[in-house]
Amino acid sequence: MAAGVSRATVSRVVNDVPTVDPRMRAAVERAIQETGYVPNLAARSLVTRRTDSVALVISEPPNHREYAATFLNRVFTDPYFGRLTAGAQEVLRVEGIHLVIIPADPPAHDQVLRYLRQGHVDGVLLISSHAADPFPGQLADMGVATVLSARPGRPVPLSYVDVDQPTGVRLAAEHLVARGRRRLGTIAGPQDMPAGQDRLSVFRDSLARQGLPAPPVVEGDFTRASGEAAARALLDAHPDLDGLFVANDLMAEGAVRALQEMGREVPGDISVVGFDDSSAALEARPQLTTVRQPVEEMAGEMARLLLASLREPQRSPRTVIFNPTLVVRGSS
Amino acid sequence: MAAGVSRATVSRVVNDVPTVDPRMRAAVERAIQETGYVPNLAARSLVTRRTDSVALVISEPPNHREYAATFLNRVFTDPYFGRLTAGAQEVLRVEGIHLVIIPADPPAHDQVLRYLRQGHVDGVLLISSHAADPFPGQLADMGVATVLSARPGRPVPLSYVDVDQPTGVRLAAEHLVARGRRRLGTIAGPQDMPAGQDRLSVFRDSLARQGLPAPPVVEGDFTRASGEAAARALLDAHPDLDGLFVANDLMAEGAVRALQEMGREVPGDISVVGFDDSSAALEARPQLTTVRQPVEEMAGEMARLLLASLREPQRSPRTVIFNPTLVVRGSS
DNA sequence: GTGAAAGCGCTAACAC
DNA sequence: GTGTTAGCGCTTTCAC
Repeated sequence: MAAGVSRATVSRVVNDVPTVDPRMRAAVERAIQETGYVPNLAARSLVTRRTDSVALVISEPPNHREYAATFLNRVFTDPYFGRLTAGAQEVLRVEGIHLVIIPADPPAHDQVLRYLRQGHVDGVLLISSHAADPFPGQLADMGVATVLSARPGRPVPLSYVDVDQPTGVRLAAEHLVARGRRRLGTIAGPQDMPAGQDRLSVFRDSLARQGLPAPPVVEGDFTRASGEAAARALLDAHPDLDGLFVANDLMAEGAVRALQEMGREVPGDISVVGFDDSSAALEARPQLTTVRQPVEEMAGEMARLLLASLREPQRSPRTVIFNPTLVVRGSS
Repeated sequence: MAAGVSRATVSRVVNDVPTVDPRMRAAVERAIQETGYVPNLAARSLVTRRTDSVALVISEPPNHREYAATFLNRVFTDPYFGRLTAGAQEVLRVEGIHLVIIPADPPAHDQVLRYLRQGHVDGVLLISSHAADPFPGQLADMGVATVLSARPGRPVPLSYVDVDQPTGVRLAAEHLVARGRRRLGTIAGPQDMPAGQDRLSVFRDSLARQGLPAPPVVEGDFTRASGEAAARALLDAHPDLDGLFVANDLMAEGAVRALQEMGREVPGDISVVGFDDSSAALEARPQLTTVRQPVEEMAGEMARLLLASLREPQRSPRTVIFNPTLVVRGSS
């Protein structure tokens, strides 16, 4: 071509095939520089059947429940997704794999499904938190390589990563009790999400096992505003509560704020323990005691699982569970 | 093929070409159903030279400044990006164009550039807020169809959308004065961003024009935490301030919180006006008086400008400026 | 180590 | 209205 060599040689140079004469390689590289040549991705992936990119899809199923904030506002307001992205990026980057983020709320569902199926990406990291979300099953049926960010609501033949929820919740419950709190309540996550369900049921069990009464519960939607409202409702109905387990940090931050506005001292009058250890835990005043999920590592593992299944398509799905830890700060 | 028709007819059916016998169309569609046929994107876009997808790239240039939070944490914590995405989605969706979101912090820059240039997407909506960001210029040089979300720091032959910053700032300044405030201060945005610069310089001018003294200034980085710290610094140095203009709502929310912790009543002792009218304005207590940017509409316009330049590649760059409005709430 | 040639799966121009 | 055919730009055997 421009460097006086064949199309095949150019291809070898571009793809770093070792068996190329160094001088020829140099000549080709210079020609590429000068002509501003850019390989055509479509042509390449037509033959290689790879795109070297994967999607991080954040799925929201058709609403069973009402949300105060829109889907995209929730996504771009919850530090959880940033941590997930960061963790995945880090391992994909070194492999030269591109990551694209695709929000998939109900009106976009079909379009996103088409996008993924068409082969724009080699695989998908799927954040799907609702038990009834059909997305994981659909991707599995279509044979799209997929790894989930948490135990799916219904069994699906896909790999997933999760935190050991029961252990995390127990850490929180035992900590509250160790602090001398006995009149405990909880702000639960949405009960149509496995994470929301687990954190509530295990908390109840933990208290029962320690001989404490069943806690009053108000359900939130994992947003700061819902945590605020829930804390108000809880304390209005049970003014004597002295400890609160909140299913995520964003709601816990809102709860602390509401408690203070109601004239309660945190942790003087009432202890609050959150879940996640997200940046919201550090923004709260006082900063939150919380159950830490190693989200970045979990996302990294998702990426690794996906890469492995890309390399070995027949590989059977696996599950990787991470250990949570308790981070004690000012709110308890 | 499976339906006993030619490859070309299948293509016509799949692409909704009108000149196909309805019976034949039905037969083909049935066969597609049964065989689970999925068109190969790479092959299609090799010939059409389109991918029917565009990228929303959020760029962060090499750091001049220190940030307390990581790039991805800032992105997934600032409601601004959610509104932008929502606005763009809405117009792209009806055109059948896919939107993928790509965060591009400095370590990812080259990789993202490669991604965009390879033709994974037909064009890009670029969020680049730093004056020194080389990204817009690079994309322009590479001939990648691009629309910017704000006036670029250096002139670049690309279309962009912006809000009329001076008008917005004046609305805020005049409102504070109309409220009887005379001892005004401001929390500015980063001074390496055009938006940060404009909002500060115009605020200064406005006060000067009204015969008020130059306001004390502390610079933040558009995060809630920085707004909090800035308010503390400002009030420590100037305890008599009775009005604050804050360059975005997130910082204003933090500022209000700090003021209250310092024992100031908002708006009793001091009025606060934000900028954006994001969800943060509604989360603050009291809710924020703020300058509203029609971000969703602006993003929609970005998408429209991009689609137009895709259809007509020679089209010259244009600029669309939106009008801000003042939304009066409890904080003033 | 390098070139020639086949072919990836599709669309579009052209005959029929 | 439908089939035939010629590429789109790359990678990859296969000779040399």
